[in-house]
Amino acid sequence: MSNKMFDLSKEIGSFVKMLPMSDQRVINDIRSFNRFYTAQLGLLQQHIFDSEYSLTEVRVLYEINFNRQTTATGIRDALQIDAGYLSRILRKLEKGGLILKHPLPEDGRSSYLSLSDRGRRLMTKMGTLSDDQLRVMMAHLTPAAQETVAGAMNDLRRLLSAPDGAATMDQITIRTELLPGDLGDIISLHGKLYMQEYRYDTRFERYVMETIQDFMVHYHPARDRVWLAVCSGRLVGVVAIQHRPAKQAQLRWFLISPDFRGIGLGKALMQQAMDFCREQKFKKVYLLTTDQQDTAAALYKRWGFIKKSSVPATLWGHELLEERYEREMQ
Amino acid sequence: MSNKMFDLSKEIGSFVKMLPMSDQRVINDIRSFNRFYTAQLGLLQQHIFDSEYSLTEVRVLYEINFNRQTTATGIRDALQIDAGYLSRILRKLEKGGLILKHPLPEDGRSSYLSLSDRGRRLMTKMGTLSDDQLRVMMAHLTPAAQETVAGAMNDLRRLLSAPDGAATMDQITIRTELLPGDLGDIISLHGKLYMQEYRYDTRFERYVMETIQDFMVHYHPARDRVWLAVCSGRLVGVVAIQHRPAKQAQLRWFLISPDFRGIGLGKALMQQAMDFCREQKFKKVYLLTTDQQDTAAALYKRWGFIKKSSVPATLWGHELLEERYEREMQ
DNA sequence: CCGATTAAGTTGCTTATGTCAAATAAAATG
DNA sequence: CATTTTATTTGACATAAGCAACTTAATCGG
Repeated sequence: MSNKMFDLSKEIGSFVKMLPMSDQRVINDIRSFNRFYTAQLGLLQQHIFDSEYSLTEVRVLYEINFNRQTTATGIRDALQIDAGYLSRILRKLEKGGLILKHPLPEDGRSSYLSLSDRGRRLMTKMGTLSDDQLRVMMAHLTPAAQETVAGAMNDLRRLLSAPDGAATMDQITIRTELLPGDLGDIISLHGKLYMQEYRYDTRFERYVMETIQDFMVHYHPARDRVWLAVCSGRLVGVVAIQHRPAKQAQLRWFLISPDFRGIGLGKALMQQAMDFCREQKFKKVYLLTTDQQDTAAALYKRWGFIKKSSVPATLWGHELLEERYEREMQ
Repeated sequence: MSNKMFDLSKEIGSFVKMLPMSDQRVINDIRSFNRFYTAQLGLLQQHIFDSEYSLTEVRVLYEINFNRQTTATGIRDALQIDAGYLSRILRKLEKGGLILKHPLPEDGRSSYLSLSDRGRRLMTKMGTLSDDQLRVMMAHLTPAAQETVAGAMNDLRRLLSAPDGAATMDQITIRTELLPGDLGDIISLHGKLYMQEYRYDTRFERYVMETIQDFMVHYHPARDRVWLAVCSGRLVGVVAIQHRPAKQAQLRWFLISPDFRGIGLGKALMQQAMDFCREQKFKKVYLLTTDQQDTAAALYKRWGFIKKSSVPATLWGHELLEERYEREMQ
């Protein structure tokens, strides 16, 4: 495949010096994975493509099927193959009656490409064939292990595809049903993140555990609610509303995993929480935080929360200001 | 590549009917991952191999480097390439001074293959080259995200390489230091597994949380201990010893993730726990369980625990027998 | 509008990659 | 010792892929 457009090797010289060399372990893991998965893909592909079409030809077919209304250039960019080679592949596929060319009215040089009925049939046939192979491959794994496989693959695709490894909202589901494991995951997420970001130790995690206890003891299915943001089986964001005496409510455990920030997840969670508070006709919503969580504070303010108090305290081994924010619900 | 030895397609007919068709989601995830990773590997490989040696030639070199003292047949089996093609590759590599052939004294047809100094140098050069590429690839990811990538890859390799997806002990590390996130993970693991295996609901998870609270309240660094079995960043097994009045101790949270059972992990954990109890000179160790955890019970018995009581109770919404096992420490 | 330039796709030519079948030669078998 | 099997090699061939020159259509700058 031609390779003019994306020459990493030129960037290496300038980039690599900025990178930590300490991560050799990660690099080794990736290398052995790549070697392993090269073989794995080889095994799979042999069987799909004992048809009269080659791997590359099938990849072209996939591309045409996937992107409706693409041109030769689109495919060339997507699959990074030589234009001349592609031209011949397209001619072969057209001769074989798998694809159709629709000349562009606005550009006499290009044609839209689409699958013919026959092409579509071939794709589905190959699809089911390869699905069957994958089923054989997965047959000896427990359902839980299969979930792990799918989750790991989704993680990799997400992290390696976006240039900055950012997730998008459509990879995340938000649910309110509290399933076994969720309580522990909320505690764990807090423990890990606050350690990463504020150097809090296990004492903080214990504190979170106590608040969860408290929440569950007073739990009222209608008046309390937790929103859990989950991406490929992992908890990546939380928020909860806990009812309090006198038509008040407390917002708790608002937290988003760093790799999922800046994509509107915080907004989505907060939106649902606030909507819930309105529905429940809480008069006032409050939350407790510290002066160290400044980015969170900014977000609270944006959502109409106002700092009502700020008292010095020693919490979890840190000297800080314990702050209380409130918001009146019209 | 030739493909006579491993023809999955023949197995498909007989196997596939036994498999659940419901897992189409998993299959789809795998398919899109494969498409994605094919491209990814393509990108990487282009750059490594703009040397005068092809992908396959380099794979052969890897194989020779990796398996010291292999023959042509060994490589042929490992990489599944045509014998004739391989013969030519080997000749080219030998001419290029990268490999050496050492005729076998006991078999005049074959030779052991090994890398020459020059070959070794090339391998390390390509190794560092490809490492640099991987560094560039990972540069824009946060360290946490990089960990996720490595973890996901290790999971995949482990699950897809062993025929039954079984882990081996060397992929697991057991530690006793209690880090932030661990408490939550222990709770979560219990919640998820007991739901999967005994249909316990969140009430059980809350109970576990309370026991963890209790443990932490009375925590004594010398006399209490937790063993955490971790595989690619995920908690897969636990056991703990909690000191009790009168030189007694309680064994708690003994649990192993299903995919990690039957590989000696339970034994390893129990061994460490019992060694600890002996060191601490506890007179008696006890544990509480129910009649439903029968496989665990068998293991307890094997480790010298004896059932001392069995009383009917309603716990976490289930009618069961609450059982107490004890073991005298000589 | 026109010549120059750029972009999309095609074609001829070449090399690299891989396969198949037959040949060779050493080892194992009976 | 004849026969079969195994490991490797060789020859002939086919496919896959890349490069460069070319055609045709669009665009751009005056």
